[in-house]
Amino acid sequence: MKPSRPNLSELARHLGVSIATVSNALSGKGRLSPDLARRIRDAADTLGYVPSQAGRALRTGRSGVLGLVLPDIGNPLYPEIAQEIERVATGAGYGVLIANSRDEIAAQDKAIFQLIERGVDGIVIVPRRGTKVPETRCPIAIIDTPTTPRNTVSADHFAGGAEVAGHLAALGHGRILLIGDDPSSNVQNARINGMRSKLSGVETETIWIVELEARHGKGCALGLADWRKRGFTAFACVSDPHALRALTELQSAGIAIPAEASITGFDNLQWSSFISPPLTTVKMNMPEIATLALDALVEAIQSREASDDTPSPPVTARRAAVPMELVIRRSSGPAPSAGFSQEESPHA
Amino acid sequence: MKPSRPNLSELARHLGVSIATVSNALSGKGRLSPDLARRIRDAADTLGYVPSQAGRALRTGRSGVLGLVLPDIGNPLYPEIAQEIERVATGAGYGVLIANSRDEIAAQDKAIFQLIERGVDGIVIVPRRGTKVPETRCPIAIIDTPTTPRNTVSADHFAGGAEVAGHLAALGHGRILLIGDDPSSNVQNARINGMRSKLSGVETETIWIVELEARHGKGCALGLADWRKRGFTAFACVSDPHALRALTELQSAGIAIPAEASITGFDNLQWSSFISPPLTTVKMNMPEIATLALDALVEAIQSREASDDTPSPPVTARRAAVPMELVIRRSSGPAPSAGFSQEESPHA
DNA sequence: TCGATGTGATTAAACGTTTAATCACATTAG
DNA sequence: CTAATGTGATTAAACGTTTAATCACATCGA
Repeated sequence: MKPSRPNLSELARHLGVSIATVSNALSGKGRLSPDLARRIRDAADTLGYVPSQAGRALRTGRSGVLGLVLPDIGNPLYPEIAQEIERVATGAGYGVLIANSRDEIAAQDKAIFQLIERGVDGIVIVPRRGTKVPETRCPIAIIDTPTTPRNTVSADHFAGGAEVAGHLAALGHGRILLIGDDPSSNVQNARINGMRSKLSGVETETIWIVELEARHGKGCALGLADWRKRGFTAFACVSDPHALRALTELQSAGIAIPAEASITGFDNLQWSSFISPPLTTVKMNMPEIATLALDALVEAIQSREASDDTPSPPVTARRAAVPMELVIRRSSGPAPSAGFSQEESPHA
Repeated sequence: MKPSRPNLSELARHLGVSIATVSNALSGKGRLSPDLARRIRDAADTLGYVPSQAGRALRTGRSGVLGLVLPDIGNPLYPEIAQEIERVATGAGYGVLIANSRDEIAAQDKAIFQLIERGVDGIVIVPRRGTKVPETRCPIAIIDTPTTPRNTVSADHFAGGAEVAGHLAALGHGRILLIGDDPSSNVQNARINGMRSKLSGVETETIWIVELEARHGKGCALGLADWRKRGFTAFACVSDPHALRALTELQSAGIAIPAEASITGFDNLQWSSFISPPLTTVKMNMPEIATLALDALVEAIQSREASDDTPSPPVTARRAAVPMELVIRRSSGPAPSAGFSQEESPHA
């Protein structure tokens, strides 16, 4: 009638030993005879003992919970991050408390402090583009770009950009349009700069979607058919959704992909392999990034004195930049032959 | 040198009153003089007092944390759910602990019990298609379909299906292909059945993508151009990603959308309004669903005796089915005129 | 004046865990 | 035989909060 949840003292009473002995047996810390230890562990199993997080947290000052701050959970990129963080954290015995900074400037800091008030032991944050992460006594792992000030670990966006650009250059594209969304994003700039680094012999232009939309309204056409007429045969986008936007815009203008134009994206979102043609993209190694970030964070947590009141030093991982992988699919192909695109080439 | 975090006793000592008085002043529960109460609250503010969740949880048996179980955080639909749940929960003073059932059968139950071990006060779950949610003493709000056994609240998928089907029928489409992914999904079946309910005078066929892929491999072509040749002019998909797959497949086969074929989806994912043509889709009212689910869950939590050991009764919301909204964009249009599609019509 | 009632605050216990300090006892060295 | 050492277990305090029970004191009716 009341087997709801046995606690240490109930276990101890049931076995006729002291509470401390039971605690020691289960944690393997104190000194006690091997056979009593086994008996205690067995009893704990059969009685279904599960330690109270609250009691433990109160005593140890550690909650066993990490916070995860994402700029916008609705953004299709972040779920994959969340998924991997959750997986690795669970494996390390931590729970994950989520917080959404809703892409607002103030909300990010508020989210951080709310998590701290809830007693998280550490925080993983993917910062809103270009914002500063406050210094706190709670260790914070930052996932942004390798050049971001207190960055812990991130994908090597620059190298990823270089790789996809090299791919397009090797296909013979002589005019390439780089399509970004927001120039204030560290990640997007790294990707664009990486692409440019491999396109010294190629004519490139860059457009930023937020600027276009500021002039022509949200969801406006990007005018890619015009760029195609001016001889741009490859459209390298900074993220898969933008690549999708470019791809459908060109397709519905009657331009065949990849015969007449190549398109590439970033992030390898779930649907990118199911569309027609499947999208060439650059993939982050999220499992690796999550592992590195959490390893570093957990170490920072453990090496911290509970009474320490100074701000936590930056959390640094064994490796700061994780290589990205180019995934070549059918949305990118050889540049149209000169004869084919002859009359479309610019007069300049 | 040690203002790290004042607690109740430090506050009490600083003010020269007892701990209980401080606690009462901050919670507004006991009896005490209004002016002392104010003095205490002021001091708490200026000293930056923040209550220890651990201490409170230990004493009250309530953690102030809810669990959220999602079948697959990587799925582009769930983030919007997570976002709204997090928003409403935060507003109600709860934190949200995430758990991923990774779309595996066993993982869902494991995730639930892990959350319970972590001491969550309640759980919101979006069940994996067709699975049973275990009965526990911890209240669980279920978001699936109105006909799912212990469902708390959900979108009215059936009515949504009816609406989009009515839209296509009104446009004059006489042959409509319904495209689902997995016939074991409650949600998808409700949407398909809803669509069929409005298409009694229309010829319909249904294909399930998992069955196609079981035969032809993941990411295989859906063969929609063939269906178009057989006179099917509208393709009603059970979710936006499938609509995207259909749209790009038809476009790259040279079929113009919406002139020669109409396409509709479900869920109004972020990119659905940015592609060309923008996608006609059916949108859930996630803010409303999250609010109803959490209101019901919080009430179930509060009406529960801590010592109660019986399984929690089903959590029911004020309203079980929340209407969906048809969002008409340019991917759906009038059925092609008979003259236009004449030679393509079937010989039967 | 005495008991009854009310007000404003305090005392003390309890939640479940961890862990330093201690203890009882046996074994061994000197 | 005594003291030192070691072993295996216990005692007790502490983490920070909530809350029932209690207390000191004043007010009031009779």
